[in-house]
Amino acid sequence: MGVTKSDLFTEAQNDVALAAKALAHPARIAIIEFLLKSNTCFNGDLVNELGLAQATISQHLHELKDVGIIQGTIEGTKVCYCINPQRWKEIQEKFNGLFNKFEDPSTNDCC
Amino acid sequence: MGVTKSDLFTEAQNDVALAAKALAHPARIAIIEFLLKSNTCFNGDLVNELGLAQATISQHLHELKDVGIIQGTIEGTKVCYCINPQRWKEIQEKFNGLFNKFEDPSTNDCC
DNA sequence: CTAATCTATTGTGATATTACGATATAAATT
DNA sequence: AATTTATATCGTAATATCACAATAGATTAG
Repeated sequence: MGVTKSDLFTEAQNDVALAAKALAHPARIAIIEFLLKSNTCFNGDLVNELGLAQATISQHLHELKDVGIIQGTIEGTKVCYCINPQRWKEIQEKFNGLFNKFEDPSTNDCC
Repeated sequence: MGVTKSDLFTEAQNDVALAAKALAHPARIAIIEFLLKSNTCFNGDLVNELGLAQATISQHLHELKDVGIIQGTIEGTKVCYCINPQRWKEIQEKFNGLFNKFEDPSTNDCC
């Protein structure tokens, strides 16, 4: 097999998992942090910054774009990338929705 | 290759990415949500709840345990699992640290 | 128009993930 | 002691991910 059985889960569960998957690589975390700091960047900036091959960076950017975390617009021969604010907040809220479900059980009925 | 170059990134970046990876599957989200609701559960409960094979659930539980999100204690022939509150909060804060770095650029210097 | 520059895509090899049946392990029951 | 019950581990097949060289595509510079 090797393929996730998405039909067994709710849309919300699949959605959070997809967002998490986008964040599940240190290079993509580094790209996002760079963007959060610099607002915008080009592929080439990241190649210098991260030390990965150009094709590899391009691949990671593609994955981030796929889930909507970043967007890119052509600027001459370059492509300018930035965070998509709406999507970023949306994902933040989804994670918060998950994390905030936790209530410290005053009665220690944990194992 | 096919292996992440962890040495290129900071410990913090690798750490968040690892936590995200643990959340990057809908079955593991479902397991966590089940635990957040029920406080504790057995492997068998999840097999009924999720409709995945026993071995598959066990594998997912192992991954969640590896990153410290859950813990399990033996109870006779069963194993009782629950969220690790400290680790859960720690991961929440790491995600918040990432998400809160974003400031809506009043000057729209995005692309 | 040609060359240079920058990014995306293609192809490929190495490794990781997902899923499950089969089997092993360990405790409780009879 | 033998059986039942519950979980973990092993083995394996299918698929996905990571990384990079090579190449293609598109725009600007000369």
